[in-house]
Amino acid sequence: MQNFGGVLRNFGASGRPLISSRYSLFYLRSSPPKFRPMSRAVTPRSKDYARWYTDVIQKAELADYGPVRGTMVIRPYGYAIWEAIKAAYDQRFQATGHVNAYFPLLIPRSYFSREADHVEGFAKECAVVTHSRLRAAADGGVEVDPESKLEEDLVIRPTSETVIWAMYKQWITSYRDLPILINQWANIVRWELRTRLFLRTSEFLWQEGHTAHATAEEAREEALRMLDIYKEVAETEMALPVLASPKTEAEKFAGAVETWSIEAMMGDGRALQAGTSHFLGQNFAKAFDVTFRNEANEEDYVWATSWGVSTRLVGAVVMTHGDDKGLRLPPRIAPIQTVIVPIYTDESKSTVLESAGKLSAGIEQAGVRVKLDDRETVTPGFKFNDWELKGVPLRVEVGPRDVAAGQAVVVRRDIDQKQTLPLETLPAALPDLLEEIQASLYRQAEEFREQNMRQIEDWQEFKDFMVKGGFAVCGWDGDPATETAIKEETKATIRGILQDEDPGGLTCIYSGKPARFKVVLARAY
RNA sequence: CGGGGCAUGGCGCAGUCCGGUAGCGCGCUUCGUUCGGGACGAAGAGGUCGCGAGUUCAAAUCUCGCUGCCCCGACCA
Repeated sequence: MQNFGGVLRNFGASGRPLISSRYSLFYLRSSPPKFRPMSRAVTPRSKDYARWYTDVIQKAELADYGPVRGTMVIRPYGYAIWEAIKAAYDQRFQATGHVNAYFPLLIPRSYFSREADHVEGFAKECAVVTHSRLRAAADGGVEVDPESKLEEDLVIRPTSETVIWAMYKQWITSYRDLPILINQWANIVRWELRTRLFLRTSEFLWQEGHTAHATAEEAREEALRMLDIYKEVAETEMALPVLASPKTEAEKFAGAVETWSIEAMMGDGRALQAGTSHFLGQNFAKAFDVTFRNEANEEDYVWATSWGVSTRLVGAVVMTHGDDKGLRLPPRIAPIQTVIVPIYTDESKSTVLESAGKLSAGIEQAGVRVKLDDRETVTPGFKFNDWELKGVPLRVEVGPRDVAAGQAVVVRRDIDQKQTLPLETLPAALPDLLEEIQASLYRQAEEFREQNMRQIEDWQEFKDFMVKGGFAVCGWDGDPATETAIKEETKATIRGILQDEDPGGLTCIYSGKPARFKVVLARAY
């Protein structure tokens, strides 16, 4: 079996602290049939999963639709989640020797003819700038000034390979210039027609790493190292169990020699590609004629990788952990980890607020991101629902009775469990509690995946399974025609290759021939 | 590109069949009472009914044209 550089090592093994398995039973529970005004509640997941997703994102104020079709506004709360994810990745990029840089948004059209392979994948969804001026129009608005037509059209980047490699050509002449380990945090535009907030929008934010190396081995190692980082951050920071595995020829990036991805299972059983890493071989170096002198004083093409994750990860968090009350955020990426809701009457107001204020300061001291919700215009009950919708991991309730007793009520969002803690020791208890929630969310997601992932060897069973949703582990004969046929008949695609040499005894799920690969199949977002 | 549907206050909708000058819920504003699971009362503000033309004494409502959006299919990945 081929060595995937430690990628498969982690397959199915969480390495996370276990917690009582009874918690997992709560994952699929439906919320109690309480009355809620329709305009405030989120559409139940079981009723309409797609609508539930949109409801949660809009009502939790993560994002809103932009004026141009397919664009989205990432609102402060949603952006804060992205910033937390971004920080987790950036820190690891830096720790592995990468540096950040920024390349231009606008790319000369001529750059795109240089390497047809990778352009092919994006050509049909590129926005192009053709003019540089507006002028007053008769109707009182403005119109494009035809006089300002550009000599060369400019393409708004759908990805930055072309500009970056054009620059690398200038920067690289010797093995002494290598490796180059550059990452860029940027926005890109792909003119999508069918869009969904965070998952697929015409413009989105991402990170693209582009590295150049002197040897194939070093580049390939780099691609796998970044894949490992993707997996590690997804699991430890976002509590998303992911499968890290190689892609098939049909599913890999057009310009790549090899592509790996991390795949997560959403709450409806569909797969979401949450990050990709590519070993590009010398394809880009050849397309852009980037050569260098190696230690033996020979001229050679540079070896390359690229890798990226995007704001799509925010959607993955929503669809993995959310429930009928709204979001459930893993503490490590939650903008607010604990919210304090004071409850008071006119007489008790000052004492309660004073107590809540002290508590807030104490919790902040303990290193927890805390917010005291002292809004006077809404009731405590409203606040409970509001913060549950927004997925805050812990809520602390402080009322007159609590203050009198020197205690407060702490409620976990992940399992809806209440406990009463003394005010003095409460702040110190929260960090551990938050870690427990982090682990609990991971466990719940992992158990859900285990329940909806299994080996299937019968075609009819496979078709039924795909309708229901889930990950199917199957044999595949390795024929691209088979892969296409499966897709056409079931909408399922091969998400990753688990084992790439004869997986003893397995037959191809479609053709019935002896299987050359063991793969994971699922419908994907 | 083909089929279907919808455009009415910030949001969600009724009213259109059978023309008579616009209403409901939520939200918003003010005041008061409330506050341990989405509070209540009272008083308010807010709409050229997608755009254009026609019929009529009178058009959200009927006729024609246009535009935009949504769903299904096709195409694409």
